Amino acid sequence: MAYHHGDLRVTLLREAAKVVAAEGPDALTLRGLARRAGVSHAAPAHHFHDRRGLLTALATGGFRLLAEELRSAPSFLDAAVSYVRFATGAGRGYYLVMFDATRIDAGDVKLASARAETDGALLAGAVTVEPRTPDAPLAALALVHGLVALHEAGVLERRHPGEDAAVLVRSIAQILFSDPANRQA
Amino acid sequence: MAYHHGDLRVTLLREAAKVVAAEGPDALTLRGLARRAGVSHAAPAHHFHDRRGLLTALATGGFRLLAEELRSAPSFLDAAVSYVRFATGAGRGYYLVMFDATRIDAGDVKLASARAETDGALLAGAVTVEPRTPDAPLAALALVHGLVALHEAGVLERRHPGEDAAVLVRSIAQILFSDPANRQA
DNA sequence: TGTACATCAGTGAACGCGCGTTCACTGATGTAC
DNA sequence: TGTACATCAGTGAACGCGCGTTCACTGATGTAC
Repeated sequence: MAYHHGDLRVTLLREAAKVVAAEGPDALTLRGLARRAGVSHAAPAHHFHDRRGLLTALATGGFRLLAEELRSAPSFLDAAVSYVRFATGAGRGYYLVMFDATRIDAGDVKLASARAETDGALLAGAVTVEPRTPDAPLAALALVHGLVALHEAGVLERRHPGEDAAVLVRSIAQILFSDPANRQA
Repeated sequence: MAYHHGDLRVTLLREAAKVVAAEGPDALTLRGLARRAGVSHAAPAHHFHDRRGLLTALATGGFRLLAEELRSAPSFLDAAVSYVRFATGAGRGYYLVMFDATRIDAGDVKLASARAETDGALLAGAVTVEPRTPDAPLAALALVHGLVALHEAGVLERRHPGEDAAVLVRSIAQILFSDPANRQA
């Protein structure tokens, strides 16, 4: 076994996302993560300083990934779908931590900039939406975020068994908003 | 000091809600709670069996309180406001735990019935809403729940500084839904 | 091409901590007769 | 009115656990000359 892992930081973050997705943020420990990566238990602290630093880095990575997703969506409705799909699918381990104010360091500079990136990407789509009231973008955000939260809490599964959250969001958003970029569809 | 506390179970739940509101669910420990209540550290286990039992009982109490609030709201819009006010105000310590599937025992009977009570109360208002599409109640639920989550995450404060979440929900819900019971207002 | 050296990544032992849980117990309360 | 007894509520000592964090260290890597 090589003394230097080579890509430990990236590996740790990827494993962390898996752990969080599978067992929740509480189950994420520096020691457990080290075990998964096959590395000494003190190694993670080397990269993230402490547990809070790890979670903050995880959230930061999540915001970047989500921003990427949102930017590649051609319309607001598609962005909403991407958002929900990210949060409930591949990005779940990140998302579960991204808005958890008690566990991450809100003052972190990289986190703030990554979050701003995501906010911008989401807002860019939401402002084009009808009705064009000042609070409509916020309503749109509350809607997608809320839908994800309901999915996470099992409410969606209880009320709409077998349905895909990402599909649901489209039909719901369509009730509430008309999206100019989607008009021809 | 009397050997018997007399009302320990109730006291513990009330203190638990305070702790959760102030420091988050992770900060809630059986031992800490016992300390707050001025009681031996093993006493809480007597009432709630274990930590998960305590959190489940806390969530159950929260659903009951919320259902009460919702039932006394004269219209859907008022119910939405009550919901957000509960979740961000006096009921915050409960709410933070009520939808936390990783921390409570989803199979608990009392929890399920209390939750059903709340669902019923919320739905009763939401079905009267326009547009009367099948998914509109879900959209309404996602909206209020999402708004609370955004408030919790600090997004609301960042985007609408100084504004009251409970007031915001009214104006947002008004954009999206028209409420027959509120038509004369 | 070789060497010296600074820097960086990861190690492993050690620490103290607060926690959840168990358990035999004791004090208080209420009920039956 | 008194007594016996069951039941319930809370005690306190003990256990083992995994954790985060610190620290002096060593192995590897890259860079300057």
